[in-house]
Amino acid sequence: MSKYTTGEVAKLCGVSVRTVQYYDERGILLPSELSEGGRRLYTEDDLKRMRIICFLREAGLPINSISALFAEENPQSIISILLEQQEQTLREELSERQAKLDLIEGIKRELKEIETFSVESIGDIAHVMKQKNKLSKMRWTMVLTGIPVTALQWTSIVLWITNGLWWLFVIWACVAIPWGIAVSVYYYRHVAYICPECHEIFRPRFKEMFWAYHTPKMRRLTCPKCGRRGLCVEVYAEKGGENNG
Amino acid sequence: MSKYTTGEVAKLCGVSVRTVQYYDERGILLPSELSEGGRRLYTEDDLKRMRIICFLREAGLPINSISALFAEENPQSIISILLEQQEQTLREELSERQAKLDLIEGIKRELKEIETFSVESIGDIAHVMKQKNKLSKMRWTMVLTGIPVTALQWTSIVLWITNGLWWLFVIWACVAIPWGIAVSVYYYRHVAYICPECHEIFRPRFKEMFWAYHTPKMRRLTCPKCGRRGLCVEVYAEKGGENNG
DNA sequence: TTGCTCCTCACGTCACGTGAGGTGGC
DNA sequence: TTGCTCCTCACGTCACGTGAGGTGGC
Repeated sequence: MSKYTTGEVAKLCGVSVRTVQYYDERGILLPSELSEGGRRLYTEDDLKRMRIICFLREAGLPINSISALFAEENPQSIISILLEQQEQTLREELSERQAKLDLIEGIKRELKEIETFSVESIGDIAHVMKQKNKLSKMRWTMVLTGIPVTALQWTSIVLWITNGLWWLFVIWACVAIPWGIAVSVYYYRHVAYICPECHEIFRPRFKEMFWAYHTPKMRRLTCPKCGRRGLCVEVYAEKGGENNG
Repeated sequence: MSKYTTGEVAKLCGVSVRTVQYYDERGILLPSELSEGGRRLYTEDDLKRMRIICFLREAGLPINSISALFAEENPQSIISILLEQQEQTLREELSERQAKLDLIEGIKRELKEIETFSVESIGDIAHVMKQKNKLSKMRWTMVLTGIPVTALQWTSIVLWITNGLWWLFVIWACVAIPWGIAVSVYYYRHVAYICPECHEIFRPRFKEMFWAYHTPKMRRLTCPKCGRRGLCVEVYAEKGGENNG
C-alpha cells in the first residue's frame, strides 16, 4: 500500500497544500501516519475520505457539518437534513444576490436620467426607487377613477349632438369639475419634488405646481432652498402635511 | 439644527449601533461633533450620508468602494465602474450558488437509489455523478450507430418475406454480427461497476458481465474484493486497461 | 438615584491565502 | 550539496455580532 504526501493528496484532489493541512488541523482528515521527520502520510483510504470531503465542500457544506456526518454512527439519518439545510441556505443566498442585482439594475437606469451627478444624487435615486411603487400605485388609482368620468363625458357629448340632450352634459360637468378638483388636491398632497442641485425634497405651492411645465416624471419648479428653477423629479410624499427642512 | 445620537442614526437607518460605530472606525461616516462626554453627534447631513451608505450597502457594495466614491472629486467617473464590478461579482456568486444547488439536487436523486447507505456511499455518488455525462454520451453513440443496423435488419427481413431476397439478410448478418461484437467489446472496455458494500470500483470478466441480469443503470455482479454478489451501479471507466486496487 | 444609552477594547466569524523562518528527503 | 517539498506559527480576510467593564445624560 503506497503512501501519499500532503502535496500528492492536494494535487489529486485539486486543492492547496494548506487546505490539506487545515483539514488535519480541524480534525476532519487526520493522516494515518507521520514520518520520522514529522511529515503527514496518507493512505488510500485517507485519499478516498479526502475525495468525499472535497465533493461535499463542492456542494458548499460547511466543515462542521461534514465533521458531524463522519462522526455520526448512523449517517443516513442526518445526510438528508444537512443537504436540505444547505439547499435552504443556498436558496436564501440566491434570492439575496438577486435582490442586490435588481437594485443595481434600477440604480443604473436612474443614473442615466441624471445630468449633474454628485454623490448626493445617490440619495435622490434611493428616495425615488423606494417610493416608486407607491407613486405608480397612486397614478394608476387616479387613471382608473378617471375612466368612468371620461366615458360619461363622451356619452353626454354624443347624445347632445345626436339627440340634443344638453342637460346630460350639464350633469356631467357638475360631477366632473368637483372630481377634477378633488383629484388635483389629492395628487398635490401626495407628491414632492427633489431639487437636483441641493437635493432638498420639497413641496411647491399648489398654483406653481398646477401650471408648471411637466413630463411624466418631472416638473419645472423653483427650489425653495437654493432658488434653482428647473426640472425636478417627482416622488411620493408620505404625508400631506408640511415639510420642515 | 438638531443633532442625532448614534442610536438615533441607527434606528433611522435600520442598522445596529455597532454598525454606526464601525463606519466611524472605518472613516466612512465621521460624526460632525463629539459631546463633552465623548458621545458621537450627527447632523442632518451626516444622516443623509448614512442613508446613502446604507443604500449602497444594500446593493452589496463593499465599504472600500463606498469610501472611494466619497473621496473621489469626480464621482460620476467611478460610480458606473463600481456598479459594473459589483454586478459582475454578483453574477459570479449567483452562478456559483446555482452550481452548488444543482449538485445538491443530483446528490438527493442518487441518494434515493441507495439501499445500504454509509459515508463511503457519498464517494460512489461523486464518482457516478462526475462520470455521468461521459457514460450517457457513450450510450447515445451506441444507440445512434445501432439505428442503421436495425433499419437494415428490418428492411432485409421484409424483402425476404415479400420478395424472397434471402441474400440481403445474409449480408445484414455479416455486418451485424461483427458490429455487435465490436460494440460489446467497446462497451465492456468503457464501463466499470461500484460495489455498494465495499465501494470498490471494479471491472468484471467479459463473460460474467455479458450474461448478467441488468437494469439500465445496474448489473448483478460479484465484487472481486469483498465477494458480494448483487446489483452494482455502472459508471464510465477512463481507460480500458486493468485496475489495480 | 435609577434605568437607559453610549463608550472602548477585544475576541469571534469561515475556510483558507500568504508570508516568515526553518527543516526533511531525494 | 542543491532544489524542492513540507513543517509550524501567525496574521489577514469582511462587516459587523457579542460580550465585558465602565460611564454619560435625562
